[in-house]
Amino acid sequence: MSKIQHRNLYGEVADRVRNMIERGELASGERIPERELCDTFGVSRTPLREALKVLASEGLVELLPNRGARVKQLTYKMVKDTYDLMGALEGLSGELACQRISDEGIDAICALHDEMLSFYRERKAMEYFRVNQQIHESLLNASGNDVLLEMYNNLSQRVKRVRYSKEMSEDYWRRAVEDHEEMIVALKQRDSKRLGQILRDHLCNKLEVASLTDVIDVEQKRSAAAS
Amino acid sequence: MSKIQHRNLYGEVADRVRNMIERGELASGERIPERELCDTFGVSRTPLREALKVLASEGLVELLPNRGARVKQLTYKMVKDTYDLMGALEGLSGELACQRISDEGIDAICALHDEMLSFYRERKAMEYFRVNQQIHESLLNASGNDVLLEMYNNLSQRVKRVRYSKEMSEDYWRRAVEDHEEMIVALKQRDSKRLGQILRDHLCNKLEVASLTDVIDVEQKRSAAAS
DNA sequence: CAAAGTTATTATGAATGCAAAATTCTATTC
DNA sequence: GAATAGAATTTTGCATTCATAATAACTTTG
Repeated sequence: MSKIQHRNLYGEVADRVRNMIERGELASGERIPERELCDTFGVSRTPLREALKVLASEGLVELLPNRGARVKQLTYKMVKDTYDLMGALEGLSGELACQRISDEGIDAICALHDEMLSFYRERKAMEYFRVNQQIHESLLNASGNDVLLEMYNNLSQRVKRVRYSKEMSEDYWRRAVEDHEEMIVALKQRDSKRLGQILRDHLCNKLEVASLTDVIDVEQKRSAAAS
Repeated sequence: MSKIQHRNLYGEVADRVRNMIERGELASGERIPERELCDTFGVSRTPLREALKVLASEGLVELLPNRGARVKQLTYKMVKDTYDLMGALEGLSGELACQRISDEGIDAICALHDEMLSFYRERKAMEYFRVNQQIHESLLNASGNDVLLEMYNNLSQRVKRVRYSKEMSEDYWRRAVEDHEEMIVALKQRDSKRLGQILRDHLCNKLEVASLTDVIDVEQKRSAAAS
């Protein structure tokens, strides 16, 4: 399912700006200089402004009338709210996946799970994360709910830029793995209610945010000083 | 909390087009004639095109490269998916509301509930719907999760145009009211898990869709014939 | 008369232009 | 020297223009 290459300029520009925000090349709260970006992209203002409007409706950018665009500030509350929401969506994905996933799909996720476990035992955090994410994505896809997928991707995009700086305690990690063990059991039994419950309460959605407090505070201070 | 009047033309236009889609003045799948709409609104193409891009990212409109904008077709599956999602969001709103709502807030919802009950007894469907909606909105607001509210409103907007043609069976209505009775009990006890569960399973999210099958089929046939 | 090719028309995508608002810079006053 | 008023500059919002792609109309040909 490769994406249709949009040859539309505004779509291309939107992607680029999304990436810049994600990587922090445009910092939170920072003004987005229209003219300047146009020059770097080599496009006129029209497609850039269209892109900014789209990004605003995606929640990445804020448009102040007659005062230009800013990268939307991520407050602690906003990130927390987003994670709560993503938890609910993952819960739904689990419920639906239980009902719709094929036996082969379950096998595939079990394989990913085993892979993740071995990375856990070897304390390979990066690899663990990658596979962990794959598992959650697999459930999302198996849910067969396209609107759900779209919403989840949007929410995920909004908080991507803070996710990098995550620190993980040993205790948190252990409990996350325990959650995953339970998830696999529920999935094999196709116990949708149970899998939904586990995913909604899954540690990722709760503790991860707690560890971000200072990161976001720092970010806010920096941009406050800049203004 | 009155909305800030955006003096931006594109925002105004987006609102107008949203309304037109909601009311069916622009039918599902229908081409959106740029020039024509510009004339009726008395604006140039720039703000209209900006608005269309926003509406596309809201999922109301589809933009085909070099082939203009169309009102997004609502398939049965899409509406079903959306309702499933809204159910999950309402569930979360209930969980959060239980934790955050004030005692006065609970009283207010109980009052709405009683009002709704009396409309049910008198079989006043329109009034029942209005109050019913108020209850769910109250929970959404009491959740204190702004991102949740934003997402819910977006989803709700997407399916608004089919909601009107809802037919309600006596049996469905009775069970919906029973759900609401249970909701009130859970809310008073601040039993967040329970309220969440009820809301997720609430009939509105499931049966309402079933009764829409033919409506959407008709709509699809009509627009298929037009194309 | 139907089908395919060609031209004419229209619609879309993007750049440019222009007026109004906002910001910055300068100068004047206390 | 700080504060305010005013001019100059920049930025924003929208309209207009222009090139290109898509569609419709019209031939032409089998």
